[in-house]
Parts: sequence; C-alpha cells; structure tokens
Amino acid sequence: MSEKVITRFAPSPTGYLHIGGARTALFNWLYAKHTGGKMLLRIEDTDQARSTEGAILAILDGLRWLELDWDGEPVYQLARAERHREIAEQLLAKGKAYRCYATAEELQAMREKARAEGRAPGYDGTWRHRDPLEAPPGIEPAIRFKAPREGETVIEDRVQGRVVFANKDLDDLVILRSDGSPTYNLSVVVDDHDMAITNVIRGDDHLTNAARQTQIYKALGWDTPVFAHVPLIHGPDGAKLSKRHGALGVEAYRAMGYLPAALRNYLVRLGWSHGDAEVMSTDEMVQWFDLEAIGRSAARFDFAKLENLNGHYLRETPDAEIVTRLKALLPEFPNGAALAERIGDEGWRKLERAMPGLKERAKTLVELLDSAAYLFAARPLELDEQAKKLLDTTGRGTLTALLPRLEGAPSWKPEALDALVRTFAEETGRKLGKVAQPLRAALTGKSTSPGIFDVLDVLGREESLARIRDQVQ
RNA sequence: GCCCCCUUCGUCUAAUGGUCAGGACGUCAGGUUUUCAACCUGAAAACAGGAGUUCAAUUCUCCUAGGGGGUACCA
Repeated sequence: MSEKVITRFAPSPTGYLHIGGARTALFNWLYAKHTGGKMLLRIEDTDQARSTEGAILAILDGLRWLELDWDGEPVYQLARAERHREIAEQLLAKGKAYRCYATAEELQAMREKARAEGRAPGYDGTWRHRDPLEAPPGIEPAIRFKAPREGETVIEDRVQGRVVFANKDLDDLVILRSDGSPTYNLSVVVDDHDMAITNVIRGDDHLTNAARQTQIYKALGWDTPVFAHVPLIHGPDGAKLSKRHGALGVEAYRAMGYLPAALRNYLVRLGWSHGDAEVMSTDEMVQWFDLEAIGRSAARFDFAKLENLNGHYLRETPDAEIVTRLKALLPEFPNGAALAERIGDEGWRKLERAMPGLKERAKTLVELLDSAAYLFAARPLELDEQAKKLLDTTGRGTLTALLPRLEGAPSWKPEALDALVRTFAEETGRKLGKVAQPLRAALTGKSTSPGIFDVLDVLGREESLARIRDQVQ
C-alpha cells in the first residue's frame, strides 16, 4: 500500500515568481498530478526583513496565471514559528541541541581561521560541552543543532542519485536565533513533516541543505521525505540566471505576450524530456512526467525556442480566446488605457475578424496586437510629403505608386496590385478611380507594416484572395 | 580555500559497450507565398581533454580542465 504523494512548492516571498521557481512549481504540480497526489503551497516568509506582501501576491498571481493550482490554503511559515520553537526546545531537552553564546565577531574569526587552515568553514562546536554557567553576561544564546561529527550523511536523491556528505563537513547549525526566531533548516523540516510531505522537489541549490535537514529528521526520529533536486536554470550565457537574462518574474512573460501553455511547455522541456516529444499537451505532460527522466545538468534559457513554441500555441488558440487575453493584457502596456479607448468594442470585433490572418504571423500577443495597429490607427493617416503629393493627384495609376510607399515598399507585381485595387473597390463599392481615399482610411500608417492583406482580412480574406487569384490569372 | 553536482550539434535534449550519434529551436540553401509570417524540402552543426578496462568505448572507471551550487543567528 503506497502512501499518497504530497508535494509542495515553497517559495520565499522576497521577489517575483522567477522562471526557475516557476519550473520547480511546474515539476511539483506535474508529479502530484501524475501520481494522483496533491501539491501544497507554503510561503516561506520567515525572513521578515526581505519578505513582502507584494511578493506574496506576485507569486500567487504567477501560479494562477500559469494555471498551476495547489491544494488547500497556502501555509505561511511565519505563522508556525511557535511550533518550530517548540521543536527546537524538544531537541534541546533531548540533548540534541545546545545553547551557543558565541558572538558574531567570534564566529567571524572562527570561519576565517578554518578557511586559512583549509578546513570546512563552520562553527567549531565550542559551546557544545561548555558549561552555560560560563556564559558571558548579557548575551542571548542561539540554539544550535548538535550535528553528528563522524560518519556520513547519505541522500538518496531521485534526480541526483546517491549523494554522500562527510559529517565532519557539516557544522552545528543554528536552529533558533538568539531573538527566538527559527531558522530555515529547522522550519522546513518541521513544516514538511507536519504537512506530511512525501516528496520534496526543489532546486539543487538546496542539496547541501538536504543533508543538514536529513540530520535533523534523524534527531527527531522522523522519516525523511523523498528528495529530488533539480538542476538550476542558467541565462543564455551560461552564467547564473540574473535579472540581466531571463530571471524575470512570470508576470514579465505575461506582459511580453507569452501564453501560459507555451511557457509551461517550454519550461517542462528544460531539464526533462520524453523521447522526441517537444510540443505536448498538459495532459500528456502529466501522463509522461517522472522524476527519473530529469537530467542532472543545468539548462540555459533560450528565448528563441520559447518564441517558436509560443507562436505555435498562438496559432492553435481560438480567436475569441486571443481577444480575451489581449483585453486582459492591455492594462499592462504603458499606453494601455489610451489604446483600449481607441480600440473600443468595434475595434475588438474587427480584430477578431482579422484574427486568422494576424495570429499566424505573430510570435507573441504583443506582436499580434502590434501588427493589428492599422485597425485602430487614428485617421486620416500620417503620410509623408511625397505620399501626400501622390494622393492629391488621385487616380488608379497614382494609387499604384502610393501603395508601395504605405507598405514599406514591397515589390508588387503590377497585375497583382491592379487586382488588389479592383478587389478593394468592389468590396467597398467604390468606383475604381475613387479608391484612394477609403483605402487610405483603412490603412494605418505609423507602426509596423500593416500589410494590405490585413485590410482584406477585415473584409473577408478568403473571398478576397480568391478574387485576386482569379483576376491575376 | 573546503564540500557537492554537472559536461552529446550554437541552445534544449535522445540513444547506445559495436548506430551514418536521433529529434527540436536557431542558422544557411531551395520550394510555396503579390510582402511578411506560416508551411514543405534539404544542408552545415556535438559525444570537453587524457589515461585505463574491453575484441570494441560517446556509453564503464580514474585524472585534468571548464561550468554550476553550497559554504550565514538568508531562504
């Protein structure tokens, strides 16, 4: 009878939900779904100086946007400090921990000395056996865990394999600060135990912590969860992911116009694979995901691949949904409010009708909206002097000269252009000689390249295309 | 410094004690397309280096180099 899997995602709210955290959350979520278990969420806010309410909201928002749901209410670690303290006292009572009266300066000196001697820098255990009566007055003690000094601590990691640490390299870590607040390694152990976590899936920057935590589990007589330490994600240059690269919050990816499904698909393939499968549905991911297939080396973040994937998902997304997402995205643009006003209901309708032509050439929602700018541009268009001169003379021949200018000068074949103008005249019910004005109104100059076809898309692309083909032949 | 982890095309990765080392993104060249995009076809592109084990190593072992993580009264 196998226990039901319970994973957890445990971010510390000191910033946004970054891309590495998002992948960790995804892996936890996938593993929980795959095994029919649960994923819990724990906010590790014990660093009160760095934790912020805004960061908590950003993380919850990010998870929701990525559609990674968690079970139950989030657990706030800070609220459990009393319980952590209780366990620290228990350890103290059992002689598995002790009070340490060393000052910050003494600790500093200790580290330097150890380093100079080529030993692992760490607490030397001075207060392990020393009589508390010798404690200097006025110093509040911290409580240190009495780590084993001999032998080794072994972690059977589902990703990293068997990792062995010599106990002599692991010092007596502080579990309760002199101000009475618990430290990370204690809180994590107690919370994971109390929350009945069966699988800890996290970044491999926690590998050493896993060893220390294992020691604490043992001292407490608790079973350790199954560990899986996944490699970190690096920037395009191979260095640690920083703000300079892709270490943006997921909300930045949303703002750049990526779809959650695309981001999930991209992220899951970073460090994990299932044969040659590249594009996979969430259901497939859940079905195929497993910890053993996670690689052991760090992966670099590659925007080009994300873009490609996003374009793929964009093309598969229903038009109406794209419009909905665009509407939701608009407020995040610097000129969002103004743009929203300019578009209006009519604009959204036009946009949805033009969608088939628009979405197949955009890689992101932002690009898509950008290329649709002609639909909502202010009229009349801004034209340069030469274009105006040409317009003034009107007539079909002139239009032929004008259009390429509007287009950013693609090379139109005369007969195709003629057909286009003809089509446009028909569609709009104008006489051939009077097409310039309305066409000018339909096009929008400024940004990007509107593309005559996009105008036709509004009218009904398929039909227009067919007519042009007929006429050109 | 010390401890731990990693190393297959530019990038993400697959596979294997004997393979033409596979796929995807990107790149390049064609095709299709009135532009762009998409799409189709094709091409270039990798086992970090050195020992050892073996009839045979990309695959197993060791060393070196390089990269990464940790080394707090941060998480």
